[in-house]
Amino acid sequence: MATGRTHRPATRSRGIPEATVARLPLYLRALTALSERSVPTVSSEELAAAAGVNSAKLRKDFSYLGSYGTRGVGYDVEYLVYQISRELGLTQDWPIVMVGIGNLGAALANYGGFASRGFRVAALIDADPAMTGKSVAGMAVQHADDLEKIVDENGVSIGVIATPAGAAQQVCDRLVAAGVTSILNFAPTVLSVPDGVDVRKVDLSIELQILAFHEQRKAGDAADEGEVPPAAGGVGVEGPAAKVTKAAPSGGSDRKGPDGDVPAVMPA
Amino acid sequence: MATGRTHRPATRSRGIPEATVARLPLYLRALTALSERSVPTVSSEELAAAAGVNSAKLRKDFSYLGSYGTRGVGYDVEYLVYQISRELGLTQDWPIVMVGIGNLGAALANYGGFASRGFRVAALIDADPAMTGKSVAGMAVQHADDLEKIVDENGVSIGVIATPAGAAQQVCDRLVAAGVTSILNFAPTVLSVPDGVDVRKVDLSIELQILAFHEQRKAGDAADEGEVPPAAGGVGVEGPAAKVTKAAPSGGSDRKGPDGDVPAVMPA
DNA sequence: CCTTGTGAAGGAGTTCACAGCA
DNA sequence: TGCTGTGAACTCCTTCACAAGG
Repeated sequence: MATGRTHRPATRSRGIPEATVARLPLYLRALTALSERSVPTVSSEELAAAAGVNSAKLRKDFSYLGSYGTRGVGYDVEYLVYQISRELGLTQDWPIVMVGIGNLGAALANYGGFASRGFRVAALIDADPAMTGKSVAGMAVQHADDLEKIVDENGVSIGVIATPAGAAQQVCDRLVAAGVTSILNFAPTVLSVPDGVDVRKVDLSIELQILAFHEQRKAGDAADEGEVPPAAGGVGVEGPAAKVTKAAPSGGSDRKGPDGDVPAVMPA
Repeated sequence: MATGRTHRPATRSRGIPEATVARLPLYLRALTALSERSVPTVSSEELAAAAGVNSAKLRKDFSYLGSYGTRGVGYDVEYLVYQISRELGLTQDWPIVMVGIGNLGAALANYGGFASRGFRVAALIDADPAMTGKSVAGMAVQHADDLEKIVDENGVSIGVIATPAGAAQQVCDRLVAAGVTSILNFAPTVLSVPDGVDVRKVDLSIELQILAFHEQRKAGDAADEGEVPPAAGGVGVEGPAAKVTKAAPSGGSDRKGPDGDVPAVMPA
């Protein structure tokens, strides 16, 4: 997950597990592709493959939405597209504001994936006066001074922060004060928000670090020994096959101290 | 999660849970900030607050790495920075290639968060001949024809895909064939890779859709009854009955039927 | 005392496997 | 017959609460 959660301590809300919600967009994308190819129905097996999950999980996910399938047949593509869209709230218009129009912000503004899902970029905001008035993705960048007014006039409830880390919390506070209740944060910093506000984060460097962790392990395994033949583990798409990743050499319980490692960067 | 998991279902590796690995970069960032302020030690409570998690979770996470703290005192900041860096494999150099230098790819190339964590952009690759030779983030963009050579000569094991969805799988296949074993995918598509290759994905539109889901719920709650001031009814907090959508209390299985919902903002 | 480290309890999410229905 | 929908088992993660130890 490149993303972060935030709210929902104890609520049950309506019962759809968070993990399921996170997969609905995936199903929707796969279904949309099928719809464009005019495929009328699809089985859980096929759809699961297209979405990169396993079929039992998919069926369980759909069961939280209701019984939208037909036994012996599968799911009606168009119907499911509609139901999932509705569940996700994509049948309505979501005006969003984007704050911080640097490299990343501009790239996001140009990203086409928004509009196609009911999201409409209502305004681009930047604190740099030099940016004000410039056209990015066909829109004039507005100055941060007008943030509150922009949020209010456009009825914005979702904000995207793509500012430098140092400015993120302040921007966040202003967005929240202006009425925004959902924030997508690209700045590499932890945002604190009051209850009732959702924050999700996307952090590129965190994703790479997680990959590096596994990459390092692979390298270590390979070097460590030649063992560990096919076991059970797969990568992305299904695959009951094997993954390598090695098992801990020791069962050692005394983990204290570095494992005889190079102290290298130890503090002064 | 904006991200996707991928491998390791059954392996125990060295025992560090995936959820913990995903948080290590967060701790590292917080620790780095403390280190820059020359703070010598930190308690689990303080560090947890800075990282946005709760302290019990943080202590449990650290317990998987070893006993690096001192009871009654806390953790030595510099020492922890080093241990986590080592655990994540950041004490070594990771050359990465970025494929697809469009708006997003260029923004990523300019992103400073990579270098600071041991990641080095070894090459920028694009399939468009018009891009070849152009300078982006101080590097000359190379043509996709040379992908294999580039990966091989630079010993690249991590690739970043920022191409359009249609080209992603093909690029992915070539990267993998060339020896890349970890991929960070920004293209809105599911990649299939052989066992042993890790894929993580970042999808902007998915993140927004998840926010929209919760946003929609909030709106429904508020409308349902007389608001909900900044009390305890907000978002995650309890919400007695779920007004929206059916809930089929009894073991009843007849959830069928489309929306038993409030039409609310339904489009035409 | 104060804070870590951790067994144990509690939840959440996933997978299994099969009953149920078209 | 074929595929959905789902109880139940299982695995993974989180939280609690307290013993251990500086």
